[in-house]
Amino acid sequence: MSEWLHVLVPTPAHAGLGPVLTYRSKEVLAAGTLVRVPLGKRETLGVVWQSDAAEATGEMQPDKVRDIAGVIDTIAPLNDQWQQLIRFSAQYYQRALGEVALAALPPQLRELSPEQMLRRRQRSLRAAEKKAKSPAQGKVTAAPLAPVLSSEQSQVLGDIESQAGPFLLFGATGSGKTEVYLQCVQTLLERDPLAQALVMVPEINLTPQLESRFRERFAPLYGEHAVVSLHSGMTNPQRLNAWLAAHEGHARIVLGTRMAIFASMPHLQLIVVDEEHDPSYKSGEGARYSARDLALYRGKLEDAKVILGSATPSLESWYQSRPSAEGGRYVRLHMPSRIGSETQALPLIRRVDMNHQPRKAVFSIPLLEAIKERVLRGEQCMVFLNRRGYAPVLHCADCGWKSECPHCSAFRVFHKIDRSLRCHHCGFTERVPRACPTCGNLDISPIGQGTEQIEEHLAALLADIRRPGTQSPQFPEGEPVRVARIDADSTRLKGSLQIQLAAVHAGDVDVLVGTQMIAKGHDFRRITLVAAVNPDGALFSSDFRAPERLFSLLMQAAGRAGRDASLGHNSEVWIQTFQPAHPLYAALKQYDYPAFAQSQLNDRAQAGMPPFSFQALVRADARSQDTAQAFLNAASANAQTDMVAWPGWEDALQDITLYPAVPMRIQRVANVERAQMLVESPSRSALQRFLNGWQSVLHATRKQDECKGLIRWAIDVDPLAI
DNA sequence: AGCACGCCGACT
DNA sequence: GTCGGCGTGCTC
Repeated sequence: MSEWLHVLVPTPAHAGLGPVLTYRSKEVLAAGTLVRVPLGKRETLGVVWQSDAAEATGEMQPDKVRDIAGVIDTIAPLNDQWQQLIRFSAQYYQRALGEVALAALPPQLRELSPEQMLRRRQRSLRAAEKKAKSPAQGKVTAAPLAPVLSSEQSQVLGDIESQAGPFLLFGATGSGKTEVYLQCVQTLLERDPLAQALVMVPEINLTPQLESRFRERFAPLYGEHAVVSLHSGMTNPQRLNAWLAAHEGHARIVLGTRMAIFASMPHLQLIVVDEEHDPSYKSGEGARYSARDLALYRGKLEDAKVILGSATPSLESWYQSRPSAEGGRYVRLHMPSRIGSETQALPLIRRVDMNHQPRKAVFSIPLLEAIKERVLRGEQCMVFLNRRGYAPVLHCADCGWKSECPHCSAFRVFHKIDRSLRCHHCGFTERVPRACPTCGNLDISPIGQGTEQIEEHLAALLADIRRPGTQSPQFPEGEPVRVARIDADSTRLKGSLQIQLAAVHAGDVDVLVGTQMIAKGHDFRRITLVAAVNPDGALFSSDFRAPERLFSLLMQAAGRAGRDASLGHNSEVWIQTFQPAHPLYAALKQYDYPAFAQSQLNDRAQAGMPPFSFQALVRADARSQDTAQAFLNAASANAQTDMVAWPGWEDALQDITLYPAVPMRIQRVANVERAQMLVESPSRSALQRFLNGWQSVLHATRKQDECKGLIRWAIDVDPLAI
């Protein structure tokens, strides 16, 4: 007596293999059951699948069907909603079902045999029992006092309670969005003893503080194990444990980065996407999913409420939250005021016209004076520059040599700290040459500034300043000013970001220099001046989303200033710019996101860009740029010759625009040539239908002679950068 | 994607 | 003579 079973295995959508494989089993197994199956010479984890019509496999010759190797019966089958989320993700982002399903599971699950799994489960069960017996660990101490809500917060909570959503919580930095999330979760958990909530943040760096706030609030009520995190910084065993806790329903709250959207949560009733505009929610490889967009889909699927929160929403979400009479599908909730400061103005935004400053000045005279003044008063300043290293290029004035990377079409960045030239794209690093490598000239000089240089420069400019006495005994009155730098280089070691942040909080730092890392989320109470040294770059970028990102980044940076009400009354944000009259800065000065968004939306509508059209990008990597482009152009031509002939496809092709292949902005990385092709449509479903059919054409195109040398290709649906 | 097989260059 | 480069092919 043997049963036929459809199983997903971790294989990409390559030739030969169907989306679902067939195996034999002694017993019928429910869809969603985890199994071990033989695949070629190896054994792998698989998920039993209920194939729908599109996934149905053709007839198998019985002699080719192998037996499954085992059933992981210590883990309950993944539920229907999880399966449907996987099905949707694979379909929407044009990847193989098995690849998406297995990538959505904790990596350690793939490595453990059923026996190892059983032993593990027994061990953790015993540990849990022991914990339950010890009285000190017992739960339900006094409920922590939730802070008194502002009227805006109460209003918003009422709206979320009484309406179905999805919601776009448009709240200024410091307006208390996190407290709204906390109370939504609290209301939910109190009302339903099984309910689970998923709360997502864009970056790992932001999980510790969110976790501590949630833990502080909920661990006394529901126990330590009720709150778990899920992000790529965790070890594999930690991830497995957190995943299992969510899957079994013990974890009532899951906090995590984008990967958490795939967590198995049988009683999911609320999904929060904090800083929903953040590009980190879009995955850059494998299935290039948007965790924010999947959150909305999953919310509908599970009948869970979805809250997207941001002070500067993505234009997509902003557009979706227009009045429902105009077709908006999200409920827009507005919290304009900073907490505890209804009477207090937001930091004053000042633009410095760099056209009227000395030619090569990095710091304008008034900004430097303002920084000195703040430091002398014992206040902290933050200087923001989105470029790490000492200088982006090294240059020989004699022969024109520049520090190009031999493997990439990019310059290597000069890092003075270890006297290296580093390629930020492929990692290639060399010691800085003493003399120009082509002409021997000793006078090679850096061009442009990075955070290292700003740090050094500022320390020199402030060398004559002595700081006033502070509470910190380590740094008494009369000490030199302390300038610190936080960026990806200074925080390479695990835990060093937290250490450096603590130093800032403790008041051991007077001026903090950093990249966007310091603009996001961290709550620096004593910073009263924030300066963006050179933000103009994004104004001239060819990327149509660059202004949106710049506005958001500067708004977030501004949010770092004046969070302490006692100091906040005279905080300032300084923008050094050669374009002081640019509408982006004008809107920023007024903190007028709606006006900025409206003007951007007008531009986008005019140009037929998202959210008024839908896009996908096909990227190709090859030995030569010609091959990469030839593949893309051939695939495009094949679509227009072959697919039109398919019955019922003329209409679908009508709405599709295929642009010519172009080299990517950084054309060559690690000796691989890269090209891309934009596909656009006014209709999301037409684009979907086209990509679906095109998939087989792309596979076939690869086999053509002119595509020899192609390394790989991939589709990116709803790309963030073009 | 893995993992094998298979056919051509520099080394113990 | 082997070790090892990655091109091609297969996996229910």
